[in-house]
Amino acid sequence: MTQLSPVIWWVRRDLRLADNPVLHAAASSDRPVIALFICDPLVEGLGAAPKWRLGLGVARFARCLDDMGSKLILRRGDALTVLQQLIAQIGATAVWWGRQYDPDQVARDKKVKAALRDSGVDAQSFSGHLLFEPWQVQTGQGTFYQVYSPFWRAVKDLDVAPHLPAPECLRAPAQWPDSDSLADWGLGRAMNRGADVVHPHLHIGEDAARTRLAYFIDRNVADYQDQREFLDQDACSGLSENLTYGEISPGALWRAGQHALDAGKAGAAHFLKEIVWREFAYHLIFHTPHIVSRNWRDGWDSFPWSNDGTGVLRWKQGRTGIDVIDAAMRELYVTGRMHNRARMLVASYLTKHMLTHWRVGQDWFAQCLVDWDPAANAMGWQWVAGSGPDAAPYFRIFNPDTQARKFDPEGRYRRKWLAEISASAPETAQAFFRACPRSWQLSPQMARPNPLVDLAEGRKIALQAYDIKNKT
DNA sequence: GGAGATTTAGC
DNA sequence: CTAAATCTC
Repeated sequence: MTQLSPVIWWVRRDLRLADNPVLHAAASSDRPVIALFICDPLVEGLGAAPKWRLGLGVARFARCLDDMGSKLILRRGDALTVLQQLIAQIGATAVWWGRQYDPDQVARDKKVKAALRDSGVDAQSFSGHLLFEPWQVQTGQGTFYQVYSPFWRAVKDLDVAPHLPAPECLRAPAQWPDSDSLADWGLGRAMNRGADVVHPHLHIGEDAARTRLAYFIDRNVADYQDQREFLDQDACSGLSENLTYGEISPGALWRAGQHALDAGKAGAAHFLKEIVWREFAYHLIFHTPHIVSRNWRDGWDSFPWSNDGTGVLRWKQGRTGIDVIDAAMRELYVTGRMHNRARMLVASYLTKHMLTHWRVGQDWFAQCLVDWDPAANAMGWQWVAGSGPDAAPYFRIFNPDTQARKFDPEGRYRRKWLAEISASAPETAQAFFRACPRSWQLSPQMARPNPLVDLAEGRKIALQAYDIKNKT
């Protein structure tokens, strides 16, 4: 019996076996499957923490494929060139992949798909990263949604594709093509001193993601709506890290949330809404790709941002002098993550009180977040800055003190991450000084700086800047 | 074109 | 109480 020609599964941000449409199609085809991960310029261009974390995810996923008698082939270079070389080498006739939606990846994938199809290769993209394809959700007028609530109402009762089981095995090719060594790629190089500190906080891989989801559904989802706002509580799912690399599917979260809701866990309703916020971010990045680089509302182009390099450095270091802001920036550096509400607070402080362009914050998050997601990061920063999607009629400015009183009433979050405010700082807070660049010359014994900006003054300045924008 | 609504607010 | 724009139907 002659063997069918192999399918190349181009693995990207879908490092999972279960509920993966492209893998399911490849496995069901009865053809040999060659899973390929390409370190292309877009991977090379990732920020330090997400690039390092991606490498750890790829390593873990390669072991999963090994365990089922298959392999993950690693190649480096321009994606189309790598694919064409491999196609020629093994006589593949198909290249299939899971779709991505940010402008850089869309542009690359369009070019790859057109070129491969021109040469007679069966090039196909599959869903799997989202619950709903961005072009399938439309307003009554046939346009895309620009406000979250109507988007939510439009999707909340839609059917989500049923779960796809992980294949038990994959047909191997007659001969495995050669592969790079992951270590040679040096994906963790830019992490420097941070890697050892951040590593214990990670949950890498499909099994870890599933375990974490089960824990969240069991322990936290029932009170999610009430508890998620508190900064020191472990009340959130923590699954953004796995979602962004595709180590778990959004469908798995959706079904678990629905099931919990059916079982009477009321907080699950809010969990479903948060999953749809991720969908909404992808809806926006697909329909308005400029959201990653320019003001989403062009009326904001006249906003008088300031350019204070010293202030920005102190924001990055967690030395603004505002405890809750500084604690959050330290949490980011030590864990590679930050509580959702804290993200809003530090973003509001940077863009409003410090009048710094949202892109500066977006770039720093893209360097530091192990759960960095192109759509969520862009939407989040523009939402807080005011230049993004939000129909609210006023210029929203968070007061960090008020917020800390509400959401960290006993100061536990601030003491957990800010060494300089405790006589004997906890290990979590001291870890920052082992992780941060030596060139910053920081120590836990240093005095707290005076606030960079007085809170009332900062608010006034931001409101004046808003007036200037509106008059221009 | 009009009515009704709009994630997390601050003073 | 403020201030009051934009979206969706």
